Amino acid sequence: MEEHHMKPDTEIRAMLSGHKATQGRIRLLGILRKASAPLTIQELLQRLGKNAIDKVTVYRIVKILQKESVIRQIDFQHGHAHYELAHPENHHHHFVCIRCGKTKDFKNASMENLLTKASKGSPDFPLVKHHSLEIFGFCRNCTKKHP
Amino acid sequence: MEEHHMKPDTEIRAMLSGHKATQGRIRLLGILRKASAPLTIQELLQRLGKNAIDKVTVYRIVKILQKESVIRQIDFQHGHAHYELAHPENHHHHFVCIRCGKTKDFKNASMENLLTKASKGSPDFPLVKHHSLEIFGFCRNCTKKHP
DNA sequence: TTAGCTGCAAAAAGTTTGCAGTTCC
DNA sequence: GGAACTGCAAACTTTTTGCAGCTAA
Repeated sequence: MEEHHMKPDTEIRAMLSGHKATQGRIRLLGILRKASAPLTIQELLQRLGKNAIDKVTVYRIVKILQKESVIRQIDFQHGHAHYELAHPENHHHHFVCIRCGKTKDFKNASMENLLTKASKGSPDFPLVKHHSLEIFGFCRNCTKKHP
Repeated sequence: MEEHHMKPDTEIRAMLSGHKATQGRIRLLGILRKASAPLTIQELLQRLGKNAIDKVTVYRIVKILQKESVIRQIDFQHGHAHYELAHPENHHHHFVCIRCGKTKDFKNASMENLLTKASKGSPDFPLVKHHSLEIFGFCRNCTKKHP
């Protein structure tokens, strides 16, 4: 009886598509999988436990996973990148509070349809890989406090 | 006969909404106005002419203009921010080539409608200020060269 | 065994801060 | 005149690079 439903080894290996399945990479993928919001490099390091993996290695793993389309980079305009698993079946976007930084997932079927169409590309950009959509504003708390 | 159609002084002052209309700010706004694509801080500095305005001042001007919603920040996932004038009447998004970095404006009326609706906000995010939408892929050139 | 991965040190790139002097209104 | 703005120096944060040693396949 496995308490933490772990992805089977083969699944992890598939995500790494040819790259070596090292301890660090497996743990990092596990952390992203459990995360409820996109994480920064710093947050990944914290969750990995200090001294567990070097910062540089995390940057390198993240770059590989991004190129393999396993994770996607997200910009909350906070001055550093965030990363989340790129589940195609659970694609979503984000609200971002300009004041307090809080974020929230955001899903919209019609939007998804349009973006899928846009994914067919245009004459100048025939091959679309992914997209990013963030909505910026004030969350409920910050709206109350703000004139 | 004015060759370069300059915004009248009053219009520039309006854009600065209360902040002082210094030479640097006026020139920076002029440059953004003429730009055909979102510019980085470095590109702004180049176009301003070396030694004309200090890098730090450009950062500060950009921050003010962004807060006043005169310009908007755009992330091409190139490791640094880009900025463009925020014309509400000419709102658009961008294609970004993952390989060569080329970008292209992208407009879609239906998308605009949906995003306008999303701008009404949600219970958790009642006040929406702006949004960002970028589509990443390969441009025609890079599609040809790439397997 | 060995190609690929990692850690460490160092550097590069991007952005922010403090303060003294200057400029716009 | 005075609040707002700017330049310069310095610091800070984020990300990249080089290289020697380690590890998964």
